[in-house]
Amino acid sequence: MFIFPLTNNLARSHNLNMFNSKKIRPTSEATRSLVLSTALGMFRERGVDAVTMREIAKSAHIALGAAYYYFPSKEALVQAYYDQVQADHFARVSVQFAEGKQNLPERLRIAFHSKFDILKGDRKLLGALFRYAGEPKHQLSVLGAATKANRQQSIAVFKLAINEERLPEDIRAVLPTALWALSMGFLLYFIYDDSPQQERTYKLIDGALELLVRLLPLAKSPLFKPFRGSLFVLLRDTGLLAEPMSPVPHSPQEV
Amino acid sequence: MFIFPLTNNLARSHNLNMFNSKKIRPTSEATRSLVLSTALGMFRERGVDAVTMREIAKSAHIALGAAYYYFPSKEALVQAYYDQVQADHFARVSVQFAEGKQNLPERLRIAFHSKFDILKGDRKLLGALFRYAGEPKHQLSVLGAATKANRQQSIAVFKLAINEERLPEDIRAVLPTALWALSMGFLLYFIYDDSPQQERTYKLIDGALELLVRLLPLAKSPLFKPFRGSLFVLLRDTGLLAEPMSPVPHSPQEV
DNA sequence: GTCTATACTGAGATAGAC
DNA sequence: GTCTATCTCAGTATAGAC
Repeated sequence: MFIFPLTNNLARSHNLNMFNSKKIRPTSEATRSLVLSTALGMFRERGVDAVTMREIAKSAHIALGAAYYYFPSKEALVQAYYDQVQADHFARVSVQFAEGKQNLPERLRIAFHSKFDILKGDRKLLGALFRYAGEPKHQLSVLGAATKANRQQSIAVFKLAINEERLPEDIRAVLPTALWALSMGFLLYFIYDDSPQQERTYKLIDGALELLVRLLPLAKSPLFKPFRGSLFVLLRDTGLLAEPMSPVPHSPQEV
Repeated sequence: MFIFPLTNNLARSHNLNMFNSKKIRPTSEATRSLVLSTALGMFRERGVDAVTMREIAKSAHIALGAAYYYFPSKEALVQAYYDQVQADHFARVSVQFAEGKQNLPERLRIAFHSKFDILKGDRKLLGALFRYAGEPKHQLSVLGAATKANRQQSIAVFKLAINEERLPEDIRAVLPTALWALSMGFLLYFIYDDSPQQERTYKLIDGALELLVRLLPLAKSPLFKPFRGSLFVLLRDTGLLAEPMSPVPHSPQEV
């Protein structure tokens, strides 16, 4: 189900190198992976809040302090999970886009579906992702400065999706971030979606994408040029163009 | 600045009724208000996380147990604050709408501006509001079942705003919830907006509303009827029409 | 039902020894 | 890097005053 490059328990016993090194203890990376995979397994089963750091440590056969050595907080574990999700997402999408010449609807469908295919079964995990969404200064705010790189990678997937498409420059500049915002909305819906296999989320995605694709030619038409102009200026001046919730750019023209 | 019906410290000493009742202790409601206003004052100054329940109790000259008697958690205090904000918002808007015959742009402007006028200065408080946004079951989730009444009241303001407007039924059904969702987006932007007096948030609001008002006639035109139809069906089938993140309605037709 | 006083539990997080 | 001991604080419990 998951293709994360997680080092699992087994890796510990494979850590003796062939030159008979003195190192019997697992390497740092292996311990980190062990903590992470142990935690995620428990989170998936029981939810983030129900699992304590002490239980994670005990289950991974390490001390509490060791767990905190790698992950400064419980939410950091969730963040690390989401980092992996995004790396996986980008990889999957890249592979599929490289394969064939899909048209825009297909590429959008791939971009969105593959994301939620990865997330499937992890709804209990994802709630914690939004915990600090309302706190700009927090390290783990989904919208904060500290997670900017993460966000850029997520947006990059949508850049790939529309890359081949013939689009006016302003739409090209806005669309990836807009699609990212849309995907965050879908993610929230997904978390709240208790239909079997989250089929309602897929219905929402497909319906929204179909509308988008139908509306796009209209948006491109000259009739809408003035609207696009106003929208573009607004997004630029409020800093929403580059970054969803960016700090103030000192001069609006720079953006 | 705030017109909340908060009973403040002074109320305690006014609690002797004129028939020389034995009651010298403050009434229940007064204590509740005391706890709340004390907490909010501290939250505004230092942020929610930096203030402990024990400090709140001490500052209000009350035992810890008394604080918990009225508010089961620290976040519940924030929730109570937001309840007041919404009551205040509804009241202000009602008064202004009753006064004159504003047109739609004016009414929308009033609805949105007055909300953020109320919130001004409380950005540190609002972050905690989103803390459980990703946890459907949580009592204090902004999108959860437990806060539905709250949400309905918030949406009611936007119903008032578009009430007088001549609109197709489908748009009338969708618009209040859509405006509420928009306002939540503005709220997030507001929290992240460190421009002086949050002028960028107002710029965003005014720009977005201007676009909306310009687009509305287009959306009403027959050209867009099929799009509106698809959108309406989609929102209905995904339960987004009535409630932003509702639980599954057992039959889609009921919604 | 409203409130005080105090003690206790659980868990996130940290310090410092090794 | 890893462990043990410790800290802090939210939240609970309890027993009793009025």
